[in-house]
Order: sequence, then C-alpha cells, then structure tokens
Amino acid sequence: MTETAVGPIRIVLADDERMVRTALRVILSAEPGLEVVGEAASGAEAVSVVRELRPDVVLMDVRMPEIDGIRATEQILRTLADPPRIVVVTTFENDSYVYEALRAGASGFLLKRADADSLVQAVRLVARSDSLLFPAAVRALAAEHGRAKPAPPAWVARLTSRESEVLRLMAAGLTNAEIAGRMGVGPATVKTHVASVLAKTGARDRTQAVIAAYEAGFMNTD
Amino acid sequence: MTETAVGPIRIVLADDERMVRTALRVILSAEPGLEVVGEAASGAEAVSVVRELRPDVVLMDVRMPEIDGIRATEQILRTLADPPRIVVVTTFENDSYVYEALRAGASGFLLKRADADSLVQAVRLVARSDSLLFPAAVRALAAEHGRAKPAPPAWVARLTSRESEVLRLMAAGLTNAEIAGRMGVGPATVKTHVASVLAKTGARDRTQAVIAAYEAGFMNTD
DNA sequence: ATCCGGGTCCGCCGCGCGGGGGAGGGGGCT
DNA sequence: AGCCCCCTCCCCCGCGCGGCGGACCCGGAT
Repeated sequence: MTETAVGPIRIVLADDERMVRTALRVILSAEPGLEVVGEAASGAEAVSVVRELRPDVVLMDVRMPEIDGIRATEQILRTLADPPRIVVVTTFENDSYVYEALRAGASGFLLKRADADSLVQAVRLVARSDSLLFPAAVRALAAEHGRAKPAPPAWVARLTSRESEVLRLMAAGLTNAEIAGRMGVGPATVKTHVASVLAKTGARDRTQAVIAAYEAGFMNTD
Repeated sequence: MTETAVGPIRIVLADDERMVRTALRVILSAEPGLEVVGEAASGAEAVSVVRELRPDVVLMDVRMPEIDGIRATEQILRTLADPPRIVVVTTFENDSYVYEALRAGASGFLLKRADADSLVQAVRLVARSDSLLFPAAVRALAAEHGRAKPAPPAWVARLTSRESEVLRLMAAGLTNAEIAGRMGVGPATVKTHVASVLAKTGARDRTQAVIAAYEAGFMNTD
C-alpha cells in the first residue's frame, strides 16, 4: 500500500551469470511498475550496490563468488535500516541453502525455471508484504533448525569405528553381554571398548556416555 | 502458464464467518481473471464443495466448526487427484497451526489483515505455481518438526513429582548418592524412587530409563 | 473408620559394571 | 626393522546398582 503509490518497484539483480541477469532484466523491465535499477555479479558487489541504490527488492542468487547469497543477505539485512525484501534464487528447491536463507531473513524463493508471470508476481507480492507467504513461525522454525545442530563435539571424531558401534548399542540400552552377542565378539572385548568410550567421552559410567551420545546428536547420525 | 489461457482462476472460500467470506468475495470478484465459484462455512462443507466444484484455489480458514481447516486441507489433498492449491488464512502469523498447515500441504498463508492487492496477487501466484514461495525443503522442515514431537509417552504423566525429579537427575548423569545429596534425602529413598521410575518406564536399568527420558523429549521440558 | 498411594527410610543379596593390569595379533607408518 | 594403533581376550577386585522385603507417616478417597 505504501510503495504502490510512490512509484515503480525498484529491483536489483545479483547473479554471477550474465545471461541470467539479462533474462531477468528483460522479463522484469517489460512489466509496468517494475524497474531494474542495478545489477551485481558477486555477493560483495550486491551488498555495495544495494547499499547505494536502496532498491525495494533484490533477486539474489545463492551461489556466487566472494560472498555467497546467504551472507550477502545477512549483511544487507543487518546493516541497512529499512532494508529491501530479498528473494533468493535457487536451482533446486530442496537446496540445503533454503534453511540458511530463511534464517538469514529472505522473504521468498524463486526457482530458476520459474515462468515469467510467476517471477513478476512474486516480485510484486514480496515488495508489498514481507511476511505474507512466509509467516514468522516458518522463520522461527528455520532458526530453530539451524541452532539445533551447532556443535558435534570433538570426541565424536576420535572414536574408532568399533567404539562408535559399541556406543550406539550402549545408547540403545544393551548390556555388555548383549552388545557382545550382537557384535559377535567376547564380553571382555566389549568391556575394553566401553572403557575407551568412557575415557574419550569423559563419562564416568555408561549412563553418562549415553547422555553424551544424545547431547552430541550422535543418535541422529543414522 | 497453463491455466491462464484456459480461463479464470476458480476460487472456493471456506470460513465460518459470513462477513469474512463476503469481504473476500467482493475483493476477488472485482478482479479480472478471478472467479469465486463457491463458499463453505465449515471444514466438512469445504471438502464436499471442493470435491464438487474442483476449483483452482481454496482460501481456507484454520478455525472452523466440525473439521478444522488443517484436516480439511489434508482430506482434500489426500483424496483428490489434481487437487487445488490451498491457501490457509490465519489471524496471527505465529499461529501454531502454521506448522500443521505446512505439513498438510498448504501452498501459502494469508493474514486476515492483508490488504486487497496482496490477497489478489497471492491467489494469482499460488494458482500458477505451488512451490514457488514454499520450497519442498521448507515443507520437509515442517514435517520433521511435526513428527519430532508426536508422542509424549503415557508413562510421563504417571510419574510422581518426586520421580520426575529423580529421573531428571538420573538423566543428568548423577549416581544415586549424588541425587540423594542434591535432593536432601537419604540414598535409600532415591533407590526407591529409581525403582519406581524403572517400573513405570519399563526400563531394565538406569541407562534405559535415561534413554526413555530422552526419547520422550523429557529433557526438553525445562 | 478403613484403605490406599505417595514419600520417606532401612536392611540384605547378587550381579553387572568399571578400574587395573596383562597379552597376543594385525595393519599402517616411518 | 621398528613403532603405534586397533581389535581381541583374559584375570581380579571393588562398588554402584537393582531386586527383595519390611517399616513408618501422612493425606485423600471410600
């Protein structure tokens, strides 16, 4: 409502491939009310161009030299007052960057294979309302997802394959004898491995070792 | 691209408040290329109306009598071949229903306070491309979030306050003696509680009890 | 009034577990 | 050839733990 009256939607394109930028420019410029005011071929350039031109919308590729689209998005949203809406452009919709982009504050996503009309309307929609199709709840969800897996503790990598196996079975609630049976080795061997696991995890007993495994997200690594 | 040529976008409104339906109808009908073909005042009605009219887009309120919007969405997407895009209408954007709606397969969200232009463009956009602003990755994220906390097992509620306390300390890696000290009771008392916890959790030893606590999300309940 | 369940304690017993040490074999690195 | 790590297995010892039975107090339900 606010920007519709004051003039056209001002757009900056950030993509390292010239052809992509040209294609987008052609599509968007043909549309009344849309104006492509600048381009950038890298993340760093995107940040400075946006800082200078203050567009309403940025179409940001994820894979770019110097700084990728995610960090460029972060920098723009963090450093600018009244920042533009940022639409992230990806090739694959199950791209892992999607999470990070959401967390970084992207307002929308576009697939590179999207047709012209979708592109135009996505830009229009995003320029008007940031949270229309991306509720705060979704963003919170992404944030949660991100900070849920921060630290795979150092000791995980130090476990030998056998020790990992033993820890996994410990964390399944098996006794040493059961683990021995399951692994086809003697109980004494299992005890040795358990002792190593306790030492490496800094655990006092098997219970603490299991706790460490869970806290480390060790059980999710299936 | 496909539907634009073959005719107007056919819309069904599902909301238990007549005023909301009327308002939406007025806004959408005034727009060229959009046509409101039907209305429903409940989730159940929405399912049958959609099944009969086969619209392109459904605007679905979450809170409705009989069947809520979420389950109506599920039913529609599950039972119909070539189902319509469903846009969920919520009052608050951090509504917890957002997760479930995403998991149910909703293509977009609208706030009831959205302005007319946003509404129209959201409908247009969603009619054209389902996954444009909701990548598969986001949907997967919601699904993961959903099945992460489905079952707070029955035994959790059956624990007495003292037993919960003991289990929490067990899951912190403390020995019975340490728990006794921390709780200001005798070691024998702790042993009694531990025995109760083991019985209720179906655990064989404290390790399995701790596992049960983690699996039940018992440790997140801080 | 009785009963029941939660919380608090106490003993005894057996066993799985953890700590310590030793020993042999295989594979990789130098 | 050495060396070291990993895997394998053995002994003994001590203790925390889990299973059993019994006891008391108290508050609420019957």
